[in-house]
Amino acid sequence: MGLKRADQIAESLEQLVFQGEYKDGERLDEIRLAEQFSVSRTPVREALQRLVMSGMAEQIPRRGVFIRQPGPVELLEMFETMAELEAACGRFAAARMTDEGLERLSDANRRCRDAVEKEDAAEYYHENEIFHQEIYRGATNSYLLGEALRLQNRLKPYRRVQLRFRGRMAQSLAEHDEIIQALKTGDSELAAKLLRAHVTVQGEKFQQLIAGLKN
Amino acid sequence: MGLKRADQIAESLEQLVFQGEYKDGERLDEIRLAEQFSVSRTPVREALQRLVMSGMAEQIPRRGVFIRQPGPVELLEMFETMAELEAACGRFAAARMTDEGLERLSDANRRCRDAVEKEDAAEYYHENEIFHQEIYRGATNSYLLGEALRLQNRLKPYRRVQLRFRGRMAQSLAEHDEIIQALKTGDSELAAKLLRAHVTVQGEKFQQLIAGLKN
DNA sequence: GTATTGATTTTTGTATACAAGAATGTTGAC
DNA sequence: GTCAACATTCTTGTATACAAAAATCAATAC
Repeated sequence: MGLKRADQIAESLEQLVFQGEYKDGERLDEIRLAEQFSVSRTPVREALQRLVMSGMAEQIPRRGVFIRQPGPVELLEMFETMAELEAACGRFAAARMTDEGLERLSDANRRCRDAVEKEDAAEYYHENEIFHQEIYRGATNSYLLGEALRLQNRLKPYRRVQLRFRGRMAQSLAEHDEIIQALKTGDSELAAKLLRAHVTVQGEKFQQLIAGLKN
Repeated sequence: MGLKRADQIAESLEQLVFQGEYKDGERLDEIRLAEQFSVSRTPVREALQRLVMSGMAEQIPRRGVFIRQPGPVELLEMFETMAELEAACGRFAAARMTDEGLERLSDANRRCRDAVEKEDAAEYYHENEIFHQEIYRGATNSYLLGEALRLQNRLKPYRRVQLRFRGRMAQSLAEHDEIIQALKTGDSELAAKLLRAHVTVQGEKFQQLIAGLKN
């Protein structure tokens, strides 16, 4: 498992962008970053390339790379896409999930419930992530799994914000139960529909998302 | 538009991989490629990074990058995912597509029909691509559009193979008509279902896909 | 004061040099 | 002949050097 220096830098940068360390449109200075990481420009440039590929930054030739924090519209679009990906996963999972997979899903949901009772938002956040990943896995489609994980990771910081709002955790948990039920009975259409609704951002959730953006 | 040398190399490499110039597992030699493109290792390495990011190659640290031609299973998974992405686009497009968009879609389909009558597979292939892209655009979701285009591009070489089989073009065209109808009447569920079925690979199509792989 | 042109400085992109790990080949023991 | 230990060669990853484009600044014209 040999990690290159560039890999670590890429991860660090990703974290920094997620933490909102950089404003939208800000230029990422190769030389400055190289100094900060005590490394030459080469691995920094490699890391920047990745940020660009993953859509977190934009590269303008001969000008540099500029970070792109998604605005409300793009965020909505990403959540909308995530909802469809999850619906797709649910559709397949309902037909393909094994008993073991369903067991792991129920376990994850149990841990979600524990977190809600303890009012531990951080833990709920984490277990909720696992719950959804179990469904991605249940779809039995490595490519779709990868795409779902990728977007889930990208949306991570924004989901975190949302969960802080009152009642979200309890409601989310109730929806989980319905989803598990649909998957257990093998109802593809229902599973897809429930997951789409579960992830879709609209109405009150939309307001919360936008509000979270400004902080 | 300032294209870097590395960008051109990345494109060329992508083309070469698409054309099956490299076998699965083959190592991409930086030095050899640098010589071939009459350039230093630096831009070659940048291009290789992209191949890895786009999933067309795998990087093993300190060992090099090896191209990964998808096998039957992964190909099926990608087509399955494409079907779901198209279904999602169709779902949104049915609700959001403008009259202009519908007009462009009909135009594209007309050109598809012309191609079928001329039995011009290459032209059908091209116009069919545009037809689908019109639907992606109709979804009015830039992020989803980007994802759809990305996977469509990745699957391009395999779709090409499929169209060579007898009757595929005519059947595909008939399905287009149904899809247009669903989009015009704004039936999201039907549009999603039709597009999913249109893109899904199974039964005879599966055999054709596998057969095409071996040549 | 503003704008424009040209010189100067930065910054990106590419080439080359160097360091370290991996692969390969050779020698010697058995 | 097989295997193991070592030396050699190759290849990747990083650092540095250089070229060219862009940004910045200064001087001049108006």
